[in-house]
Amino acid sequence: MTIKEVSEKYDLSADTIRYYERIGLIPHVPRKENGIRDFDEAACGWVEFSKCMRSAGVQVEALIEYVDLFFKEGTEEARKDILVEQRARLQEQYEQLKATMERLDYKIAHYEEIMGKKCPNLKA
Amino acid sequence: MTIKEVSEKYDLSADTIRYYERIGLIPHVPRKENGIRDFDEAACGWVEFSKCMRSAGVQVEALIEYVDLFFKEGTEEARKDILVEQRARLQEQYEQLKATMERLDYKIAHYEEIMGKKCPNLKA
DNA sequence: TTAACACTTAGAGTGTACTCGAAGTCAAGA
DNA sequence: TCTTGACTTCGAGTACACTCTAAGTGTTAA
Repeated sequence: MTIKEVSEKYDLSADTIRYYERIGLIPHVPRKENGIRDFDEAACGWVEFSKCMRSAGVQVEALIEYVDLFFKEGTEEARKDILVEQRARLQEQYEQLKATMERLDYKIAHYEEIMGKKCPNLKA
Repeated sequence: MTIKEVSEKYDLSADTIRYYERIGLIPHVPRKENGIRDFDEAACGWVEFSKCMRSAGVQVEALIEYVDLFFKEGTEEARKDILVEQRARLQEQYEQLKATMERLDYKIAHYEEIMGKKCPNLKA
């Protein structure tokens, strides 16, 4: 698969994918003889994984570290630790998000109430 | 209240609070005769609100717009629209977060499993 | 065979949200 | 009185994560 196809498949710009490879957020992508990237299943998997993690807010730095460890033996525990730490971060974000959404709901309900009073004919 | 007290109360740097006021993310804070900020209850409320929204990921731009409208009459609907849009954004983040957390859980469980096999004596 | 277009690298530029530095004012304690 | 330290403004600097540009190569369709 070309970078363009991968870019469309996962809705990530080709620039971003190249950037991810350059900084080590995804491992080196195989090339054709002419040097053009030719994504195999593994490479696609990494793109998909990085997209999922990044769109939830996992830091680039943590992913680079994880990918780096992934190709070294005996690093299972260190890899797990990274995942556990990131999971805890997401949990915090989750709580914060839930609380803020509730607060927004409350405020929205308030606006709906006062608008209902001011424009009772909107419903007529 | 001084900016330092407010900063400690809400765990936001004084720099950030001044920045928020400067860009209009919180309304103008009352001053003493010597020009020093003297936060009243309303000002504290705005700080708390902005902290809550920002830490959930609500954009600075949207909050500035909201605060701006807040002091103009007849903008209730526009204000509500901002809140509704931001609420939808948070909902999306929420879904993404949930999915990624589940994925991390799965990966973490996998590491725990292989580590259990490799080091069965850890439990002994 | 030549134009159009996708690809390559390396490095510079951008947007968002702070964060810091400089220069100055003011109040309280040694 | 002098120093310490918190405050002020305003503009510059930083961190993070892209995003774009330049210069060049390779492939395909007219």
